[in-house]
Amino acid sequence: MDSSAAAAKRSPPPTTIQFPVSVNLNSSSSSQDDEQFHHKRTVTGEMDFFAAKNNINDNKLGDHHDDEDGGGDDDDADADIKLHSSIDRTTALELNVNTGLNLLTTNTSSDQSTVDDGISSNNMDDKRAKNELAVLQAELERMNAENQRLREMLSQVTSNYNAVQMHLVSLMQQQRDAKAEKAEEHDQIMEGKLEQKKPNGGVIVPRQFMNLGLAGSGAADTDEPSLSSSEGRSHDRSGSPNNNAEVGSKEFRLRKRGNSEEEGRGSGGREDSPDQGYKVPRFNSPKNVDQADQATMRKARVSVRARSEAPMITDGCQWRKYGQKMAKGNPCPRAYYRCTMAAGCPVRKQVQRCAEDRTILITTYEGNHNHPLPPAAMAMASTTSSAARMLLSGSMSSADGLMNSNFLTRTLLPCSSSMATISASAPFPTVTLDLTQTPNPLQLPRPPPGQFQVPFPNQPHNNLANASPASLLPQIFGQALYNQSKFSGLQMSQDLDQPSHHQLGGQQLQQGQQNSLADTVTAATAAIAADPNFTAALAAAITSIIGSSQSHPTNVPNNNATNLTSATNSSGNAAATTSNSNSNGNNKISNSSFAAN
DNA sequence: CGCTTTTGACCTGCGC
DNA sequence: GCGCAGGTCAAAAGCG
Repeated sequence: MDSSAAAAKRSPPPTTIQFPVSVNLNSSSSSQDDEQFHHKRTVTGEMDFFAAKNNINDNKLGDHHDDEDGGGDDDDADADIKLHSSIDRTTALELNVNTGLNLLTTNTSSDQSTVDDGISSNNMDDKRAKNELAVLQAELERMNAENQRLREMLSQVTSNYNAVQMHLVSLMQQQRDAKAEKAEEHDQIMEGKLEQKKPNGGVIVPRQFMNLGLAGSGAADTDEPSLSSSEGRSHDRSGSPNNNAEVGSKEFRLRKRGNSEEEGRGSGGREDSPDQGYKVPRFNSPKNVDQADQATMRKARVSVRARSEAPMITDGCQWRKYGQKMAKGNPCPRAYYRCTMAAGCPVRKQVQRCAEDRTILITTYEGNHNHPLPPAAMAMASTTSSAARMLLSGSMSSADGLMNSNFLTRTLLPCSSSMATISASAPFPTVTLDLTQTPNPLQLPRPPPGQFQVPFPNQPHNNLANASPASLLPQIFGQALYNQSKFSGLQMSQDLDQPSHHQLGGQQLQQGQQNSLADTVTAATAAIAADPNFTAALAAAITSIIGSSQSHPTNVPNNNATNLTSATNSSGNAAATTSNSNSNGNNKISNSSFAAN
């Protein structure tokens, strides 16, 4: 080695032509050399020699440097250290190294050189291999360190982003709140009811952003039926509580029946939440929410009020009626349905007509589907699931809950006469989506204690056209919620899948998601409100929704169209809430809708 | 014949 | 403890 190097120093350039030969001998593994030799025969030959082994000049230099040192440092570690520690030296030696190569080629001019190379090549290869290994290891370590650093930076940036986003959303919510309050104040003034709603002087609090977790407590729970008080609540304001068929209110007191359905013919609705599920008492305590989240999820209800002559709104699911009962305060019977799309699906719904306005159909959903759903059903299911989840999150007496509830309230803010009511009173909280265009503003006076009122966009009447819009708007709503939930799940790295049968665990709505949801819902509602042609508007709305969610290939528009047309088949017997024929027809309609999908 | 609805009875929780 | 009301069961009836 030393001799060859020395010889290399002595010999001048002319031998460059022969260099390739020596290269081939020394580095038999360098296949690239051949190609590159074709391109550059002289200088590149030198470069290629190392380039074939290592792309880093420093490394090459180091290798050579080691070789030139004459094996005084055979250790790989030493070589590695040299690579990094003696950069200056190597750079200084760079020219020498090159010359050495040239000299090497000079040696190769003779046959002896090949012998020398053959002898030293083994050592050199070993050393080089070791050096390269060490170099690669060092490089790997360096990369790892850098990767970790970047990761830390990313996490920091993410946290900062979240913080900023939360702040932004809170500000936006405050803004919307102020606007909503102004709007309602205006309404109240118009109605001459301002005196009722001015607790703190200038600031009107039309919606009582109650603490859902605590709201249920107290007399409000018992006397003030929680929800949909909109229905015939005119006298309510005069003092007398209740009496109407308040579907979402105390009539939904949960009956804990341990044996009720476990044994029940396959469909056993309560399997998912057996006894203890029923025993989940109230939502007063955040602890309860945490501990019995699953059970409470099942308790949370979503009530949809819609004008419809049909006995049932077509929500895309198959339902089987399992009972009918006369409810107190309502001449119209209440029908109980359970989902029959899968055995054991715990989802139930109750259908009842409003006592005051029998054109209003109140459908209350409870539970989450434990099976895949067709797109149309998915929409409603996601509505119930998401709304229920949101409600539960709101039921926590934490700021989070309030925030989420506020979010729900504000995301649907766009002026409207229809409302949604969130009620946490009673054993289980209920979200009521009022899709009726309240003919009488008196019906929606002020939310009873413990309720949110969420304005819904105006919606065309469809008294005779079944409840299609009634079932459609919730779909939009649910779609958006579904998206939100999905996002939430994504961000939280929790299970998300189908909201219909999974607890999304999205207790806390990410503010960013809230933003997106708000935008989505706003766009959807705006589209609907703007276009009298509901179908077209619906398509636009859903397009906007789908556009924001890549995972929902729903053909809701088609389905909606199907619902719109087919649902009209049912004999719209408003008085007889659940006649056999009616329900039958409805189920079939649902089925056909699925088939169409 | 199979499925669904009807409907009275039963169960359970809650309030008094 | 009793009554009330909500919720469910299951046999019977209806329907295609």
